[in-house]
Amino acid sequence: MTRSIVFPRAILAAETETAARRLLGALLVRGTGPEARVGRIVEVEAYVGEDDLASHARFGRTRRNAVMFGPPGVAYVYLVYGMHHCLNVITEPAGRPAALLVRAVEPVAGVDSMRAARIDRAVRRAGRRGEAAIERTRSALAGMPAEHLAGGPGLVCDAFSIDESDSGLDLCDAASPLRLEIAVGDATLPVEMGPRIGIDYAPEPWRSRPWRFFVPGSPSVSTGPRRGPGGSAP
DNA sequence: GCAAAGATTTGCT
DNA sequence: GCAAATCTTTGCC
Repeated sequence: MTRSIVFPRAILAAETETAARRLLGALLVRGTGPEARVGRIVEVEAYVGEDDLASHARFGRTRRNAVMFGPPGVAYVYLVYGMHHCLNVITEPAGRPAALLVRAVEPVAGVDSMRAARIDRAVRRAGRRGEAAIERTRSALAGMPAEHLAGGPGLVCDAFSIDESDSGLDLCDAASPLRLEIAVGDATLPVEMGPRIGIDYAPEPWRSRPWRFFVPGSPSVSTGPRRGPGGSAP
């Protein structure tokens, strides 16, 4: 039985780059009891301030990104490319728009539920291409290693059944259906940095800022569009 | 009001 | 290696 210790909001209230290092290794949790889905965060990306021309906050405060301007510890979920969801954790004090995009998670518990959730959404998408496509999708996910089930920002949301309705949830509230917890007994984690992925639209110097943080060696770490050679296994 | 693009993933050439 | 899928938000007329 794992003791649940809610993730301290104070850590997220700090500078986003500092918060990123502390968020790595933390647990993302959906639900309670034996049914709970739990994953260890191994990859995040920082989006900091209105100056950051890769961030949604670059347009100023809008209806979609309003939560980014709110207090730290809150979830910001949005839809990208019309089909995938992305989960962010708000950082820094209210008034300053900043967040950490959760790019990859290493499953710890509730793996069967995660797999079922992945299949549920994947099958829904494959449905339009016919029965054969559905069967291929189902079979591919049934045989997928657990560590790859949430190895990407859209996949994290699929595995944890996250969508826009979760946006605004307080992830630092022990009573929240979706929340963050401290991993007990986790020693200091090695952390590597690199440029953010999928933001080629942003001009320099934002495009090259090393604001992607990940745990080297984790089999769950993504490398962006299409798993590249030499990416997942450093 | 309409056109364009996106913090992605998957499948096919 | 490239393009499709798919729909909300943003930007410009």
